[in-house]
Amino acid sequence: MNIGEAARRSGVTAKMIRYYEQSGLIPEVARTDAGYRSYGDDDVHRLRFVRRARDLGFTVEEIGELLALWQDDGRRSAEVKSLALGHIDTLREKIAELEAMADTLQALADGCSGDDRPDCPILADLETGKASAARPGPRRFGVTNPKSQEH
Amino acid sequence: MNIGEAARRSGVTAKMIRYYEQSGLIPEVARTDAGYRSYGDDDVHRLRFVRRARDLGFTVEEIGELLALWQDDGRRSAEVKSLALGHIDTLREKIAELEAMADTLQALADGCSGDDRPDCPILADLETGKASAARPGPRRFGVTNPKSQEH
DNA sequence: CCTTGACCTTCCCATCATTGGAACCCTCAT
DNA sequence: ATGAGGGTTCCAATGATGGGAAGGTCAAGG
Repeated sequence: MNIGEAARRSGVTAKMIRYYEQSGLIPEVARTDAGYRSYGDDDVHRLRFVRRARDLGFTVEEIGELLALWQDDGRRSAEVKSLALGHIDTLREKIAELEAMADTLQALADGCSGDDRPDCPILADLETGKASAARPGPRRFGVTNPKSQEH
Repeated sequence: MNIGEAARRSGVTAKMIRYYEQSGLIPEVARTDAGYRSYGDDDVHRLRFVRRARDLGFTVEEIGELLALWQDDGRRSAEVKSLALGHIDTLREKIAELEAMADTLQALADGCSGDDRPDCPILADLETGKASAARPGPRRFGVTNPKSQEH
């Protein structure tokens, strides 16, 4: 099947399939005479695996490791588990940061009249930065693609 | 004062100050004959405001709005509050997504022996994608800079 | 006066996953 | 043979940030 069909069946856009191939996450597939990529059911299977892992917030790099383990019949489940646990830690850290931010803001908003007057504890806090919130970690956090839900 | 001093006093790196200036978040400041940017206490004050807002997870665009309100004496606190509440919603959505991911993974990891055997419910789930978790939103989420804490 | 080192300037590149578009080629049905 | 709807590659942008190169500037000390 062509890339479009594989995209439809796997829930990974054709664009991303090419990107994953290019970045070495998935192998290059055979081409037709015309140069079209040709996918089989196994490829779609792998793509669904990738998509699911992305939905769970794994980075592409981590997915690479998961794929390798997936295809290694002699794997130790401990390896998979530790990958998962590590990722859970990352997620929980992010959650804690965001919660700290949300809580701080909520407290400030609660103290804000929210009417026509200009006085506002939110701005007052931003001005002084006294109440301290999250001490942010690394820097960014990928959360997957919205489009991929239609199916 | 020069940009380095302003950076030290505000907790915003010189790099980011230039970036904020270039992207229109903060005004261009005066230059010395040599072309050095020259900052006053007010500028540092504004930078601290920006930094604090970033720590709370506001995007640069939102910070622009906050800054405008901050400097508008005739503002209605309702506007500030609604900006904050909107941001809180965004944060809570992100949190919910991440929690869904973490919970799903945790459940899978709990069912994984984590020993030398290859059987692993985590991989099994990724394979089929049956248990469904977060249906991710937009795409990414910025969480601020770690360096900015030293000081 | 000249050197040194710390600072400043601009410009370009990389990150991460993803989307968008341009310019072009291929295939099938009408 | 024409057009719609695939496919292909390549290039650019996103957001916030860091890294670095190449070069100008400043103050202090020999």
